[in-house]
Amino acid sequence: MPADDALRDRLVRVGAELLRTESPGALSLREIARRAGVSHGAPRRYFPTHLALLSAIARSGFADLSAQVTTALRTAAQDPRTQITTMAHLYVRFAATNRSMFELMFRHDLLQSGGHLGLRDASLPLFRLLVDLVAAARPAAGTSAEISAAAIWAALHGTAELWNWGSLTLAAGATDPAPFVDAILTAHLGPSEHNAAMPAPEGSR
Amino acid sequence: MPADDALRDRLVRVGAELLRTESPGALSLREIARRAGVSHGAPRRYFPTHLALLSAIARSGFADLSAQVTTALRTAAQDPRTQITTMAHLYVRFAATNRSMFELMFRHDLLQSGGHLGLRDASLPLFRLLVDLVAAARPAAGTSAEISAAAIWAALHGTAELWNWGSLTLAAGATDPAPFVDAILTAHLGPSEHNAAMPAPEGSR
DNA sequence: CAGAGCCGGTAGACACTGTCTACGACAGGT
DNA sequence: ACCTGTCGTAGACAGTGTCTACCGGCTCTG
Repeated sequence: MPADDALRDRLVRVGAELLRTESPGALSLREIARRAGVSHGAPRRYFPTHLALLSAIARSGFADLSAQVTTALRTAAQDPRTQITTMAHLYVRFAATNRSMFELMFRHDLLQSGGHLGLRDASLPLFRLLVDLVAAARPAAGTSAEISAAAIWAALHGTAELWNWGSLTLAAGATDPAPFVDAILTAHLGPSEHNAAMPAPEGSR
Repeated sequence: MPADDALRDRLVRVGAELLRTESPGALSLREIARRAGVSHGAPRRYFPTHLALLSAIARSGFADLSAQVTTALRTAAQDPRTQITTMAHLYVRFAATNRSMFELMFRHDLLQSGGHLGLRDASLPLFRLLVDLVAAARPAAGTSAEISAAAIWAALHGTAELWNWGSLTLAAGATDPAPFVDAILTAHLGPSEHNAAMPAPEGSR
């Protein structure tokens, strides 16, 4: 029932909402409970610890990203190379748009704390999707698709992080992370015939 | 005088030492003061706030990394391509060896908090060195050396992070981040005649 | 229908944190 | 001797995460 466990979802939503304006450090247990209109002991009924609540919030971030990716892939062209392109740009743009959420999603202590609150399984479907796309884009490559996909993901992730704290702007004078994304993809997959990075004057059909 | 401001250095050393075994979350102001044998108010004489102390500790991490890089480059071969290779491997290995320190060094709130405790200036010399090496390695390239160096740095950083929380092992079954580093460098700079990372089965030419 | 039990949330305590302020040695200079 | 500045101590305060006792309603059962 959606009405049941309503507070659980409300707490997660309040936390995600809070992340739109505040840094992850502002996500204290008591503050979330306060904004949800309950006492500070109420969250404990659903989350055994503070980290578990943060983990659930981060999980909702992964769900959001996954939803954005699937809808973007549905409206995009079908060939895997451009699908990878849209997915890559979406990843970096998501990181730049939802900075605090992105930061929370990849916090080490949330990821590697064993048990069910680990976030690895939340990020793994996205990686699997990338692996499949990479395998489809270059069917007979030397290295395995997993290795290539992991390398692409690492490069994208590093670009997103460096972009987020302004190092790319400061060091390389870049005003947009998109060229870096395109450079990564061409380096690993070869050039794409339809470069999807810039607002393509040609409507994809 | 070195004897003067002795407590300042001691606090930083204690914090760095603590990071060898504990996570950055264990670096509380009072715990550091406790281990340094002073009261909890003493650090305030040298660091106006907790973040300032953490910043100084992270700075010492950058100093450590820089020292390792310079000594490694001195004993390495002279041509810039292999110097970049040693520097890249050292970066990822440093991240894997000093996980907590690496995590602290790239914390967003430490980096972008304006003022003198920003860490950007601590990481910038290393980036400048990489830019120079890249410029020397490929004197007449299409893109600027800054852009290439930033792309390489982003890829290396992403690899270091993904490796650190085990995603590369789990997703791609890798047991060593070194092949990823080599793949990054060959993708951006072309193959190196003497591959220093793995015993390459096929000599690249 | 009455009572028992549980479910979901409240309220208070505890140890701990970062920050602030007042205070206390203790040195050197005039 | 006295003042003055430095360096560190000690205590207070608000805020945090966790734990425990409690309690109002609800449902299920006899």
